[in-house]
Amino acid sequence: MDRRQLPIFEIERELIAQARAQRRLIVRAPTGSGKSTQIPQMLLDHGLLDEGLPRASRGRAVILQPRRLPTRLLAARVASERGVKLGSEVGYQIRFENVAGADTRLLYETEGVLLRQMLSNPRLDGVSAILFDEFHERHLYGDVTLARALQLQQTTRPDLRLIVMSATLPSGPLEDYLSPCAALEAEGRLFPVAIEYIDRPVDFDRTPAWEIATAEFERVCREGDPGDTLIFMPGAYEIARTVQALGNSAAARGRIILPLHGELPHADQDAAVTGYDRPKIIVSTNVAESSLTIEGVKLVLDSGLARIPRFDPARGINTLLVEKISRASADQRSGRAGRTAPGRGVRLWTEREHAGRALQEVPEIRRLDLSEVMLTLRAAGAGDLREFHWFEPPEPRALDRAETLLRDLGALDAATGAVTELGRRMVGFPVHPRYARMLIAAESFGCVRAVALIAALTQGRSLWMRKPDKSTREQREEVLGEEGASDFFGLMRAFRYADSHHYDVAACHRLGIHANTARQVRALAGFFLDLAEKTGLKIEDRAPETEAICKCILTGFSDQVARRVDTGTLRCLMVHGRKGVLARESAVQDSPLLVASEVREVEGRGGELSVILSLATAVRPEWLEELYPGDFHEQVDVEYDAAERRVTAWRRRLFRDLALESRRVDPPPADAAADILAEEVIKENISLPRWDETTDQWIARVNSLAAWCPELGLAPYSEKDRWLVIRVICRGAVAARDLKDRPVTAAFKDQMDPSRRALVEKHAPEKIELSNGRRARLVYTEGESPHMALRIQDLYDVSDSPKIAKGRVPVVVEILGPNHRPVQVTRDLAGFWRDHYPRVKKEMQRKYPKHEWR
DNA sequence: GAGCACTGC
Repeated sequence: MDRRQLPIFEIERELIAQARAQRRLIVRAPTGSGKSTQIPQMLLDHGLLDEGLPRASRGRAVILQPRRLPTRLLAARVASERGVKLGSEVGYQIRFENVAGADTRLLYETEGVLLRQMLSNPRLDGVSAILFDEFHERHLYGDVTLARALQLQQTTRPDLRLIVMSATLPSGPLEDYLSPCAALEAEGRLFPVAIEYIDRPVDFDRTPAWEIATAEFERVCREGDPGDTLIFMPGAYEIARTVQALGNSAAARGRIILPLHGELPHADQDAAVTGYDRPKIIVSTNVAESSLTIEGVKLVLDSGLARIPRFDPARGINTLLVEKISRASADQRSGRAGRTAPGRGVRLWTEREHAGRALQEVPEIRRLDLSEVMLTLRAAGAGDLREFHWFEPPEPRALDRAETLLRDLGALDAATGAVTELGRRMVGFPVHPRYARMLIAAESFGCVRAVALIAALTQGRSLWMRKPDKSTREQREEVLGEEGASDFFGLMRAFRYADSHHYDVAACHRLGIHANTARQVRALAGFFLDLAEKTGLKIEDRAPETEAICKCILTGFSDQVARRVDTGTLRCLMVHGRKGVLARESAVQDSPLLVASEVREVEGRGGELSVILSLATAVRPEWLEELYPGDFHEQVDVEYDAAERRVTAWRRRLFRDLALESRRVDPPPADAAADILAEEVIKENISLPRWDETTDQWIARVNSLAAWCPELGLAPYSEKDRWLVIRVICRGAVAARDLKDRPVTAAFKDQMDPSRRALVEKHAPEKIELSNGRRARLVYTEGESPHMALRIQDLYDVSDSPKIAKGRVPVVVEILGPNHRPVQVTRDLAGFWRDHYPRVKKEMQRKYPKHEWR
């Protein structure tokens, strides 16, 4: 096909005109428009790359790609279109591959490569234009390089041309960001895809996604052959279940069913992408959304779910939870059915729910750990990232978290926040700052070689195949052994095994080792070691001590130190009050103290979340004392043990906020013990057996009298006063049973000074003497008059209600019949005798003739 | 089923 028929040529003239007039350009064009291969050539062929440069000097265009493979493929295609050798006029650069020369005019490279180049060539000399391809994917480095390029354009490089190319990004925000700029659009070469939704919402917790997917596939099949089918699921487990469900379905008979996800060996991934003589069903994760293209797909079935990685800056841990994908992502997925012919997209959610979904995915800059990018940008001279001109600014908390970590690692000055000498050396290593710090520390621990390997082992996928079967596990143990102070040691042994077996796939497979990953680890480890050597780190000749390596790991992750809650459990407490569970497969099973190099929250069955600590290394408390002597302190914690029903005290030694050892202090400190028992009494977890009616009455008497006669200056008991008295009662006690015989009412009385106590006894007495010589008990209730209850016969000769509180408060009399049942309640006894007694007497006399009736 | 998407230097 003549490349001039590509849709992008429809806008060539305008594009060149705008590129001449403007330094910033947006080009929106979908897949298949030819933008990635043709626009760079247009710039070159129209002389735009040399414009404004001195005679005979030549500028180059850098075309940024998010992924390595397409970078190489695009460069190869453009080179062949131009009939030049790859690496001459057209070249590419990705990690470990630099196929470009001084005369390269069109340089395809990954976003991360440019960011590193910004460190060594801060003005980007020689670069006339940067093209940001697939910018809508919003990868971290894409956002970062664009922001930094704009900053350069506004300062030292006003001549730099920036062209942002995207497929689907909505217009508006990007124009505002790049303003002043021009925006152009071109058509794509995709076929229409008919979208269908299910009618009724489905709860995937009750009816799993694989069942719905299978049912929908069967439904589509009833309408005719759907052709090659691509099904999107969030992860490997869901994929396995879907494959299983389809295998049991008659509709899928005669079709090849293939899983596809990143953990699969290369051969299996290739199997999913190749064509067969039979129709196929691919069940895939997000790899098939943009990284891998499967030709000939006619039907896409989309669960609408994906596992999305995030960094939680509040807790400083990574999460990987199943989330609903955005509308843009759903369109991208269904678009996979329209690459070669019109297709069909079936979505396992309702149209109504679709309307409520997010327009775009949250960009990486808003959900990933920023410490590495922060250090690189700061070292490249980008200044304060809070002031940086972001397309979308990162969360302030994420910046804070990154800055804190960099200060803790010593990369930023604790006081000024400037990049330290150590920080500058760390930037030299293209790894997370934790590993960069470890590499530098490794020199003094004499283990640079080992740490270079460790750093390499943590990049990309794990060397271990996931969920090995029993025989694989046994083979592993037999060949590699299982001894381990660190999970890294297991990985290192696996790597050495793979290396000594020349990365033989079968030999590695026997032990459940990814041979290809091991090969990449070797390249990386060698690369890190070269860098270490160039930086001037002394590389040891002898094998390092295990302990040195463990200590070195600790320097990178001292904020992820964890302690077992108890022996025999995997549950751990971490510094900063976090909790987690040690990975079951970890080799560090016996050490009570460990450091986790990976902390990740994942979602289990029924949406249950758990924080898994992996890549663990055993730690001895002495190492912490040696490396962080200032981060220790001791404290005595006094607490109530509900099971023992007693106060216990522990002397604890803490590393930061994590208790490393606890020793019981017996007896516990008396004051604190009394306080805690008193609190438990207030909370009614412990009772005071001798707290009785007289106690409550005493409190009611004092409080009532304080209200009736304020001039006496009595204070009513507040919550706090009671607490104080209870505390006195508890003094010297450590267990609930010590309180059994402690007097309570007396304690309340003793707490009051004698003159006041006498006032209470006088004006709010417990008992009152009546005019007929009898003594009656008074019952006090706060806010009410006191009561007394007496039989009529006991009230003879008491002509009127008695009064207390200096005669201000009449006692309410509950008059009882001979059967002790109330006859009348009155605060006016005189009125009773006069108005009611004659009638009462008549009635009662009949019922109780033997009693005295006056 | 105790639990792991995808990139990139």
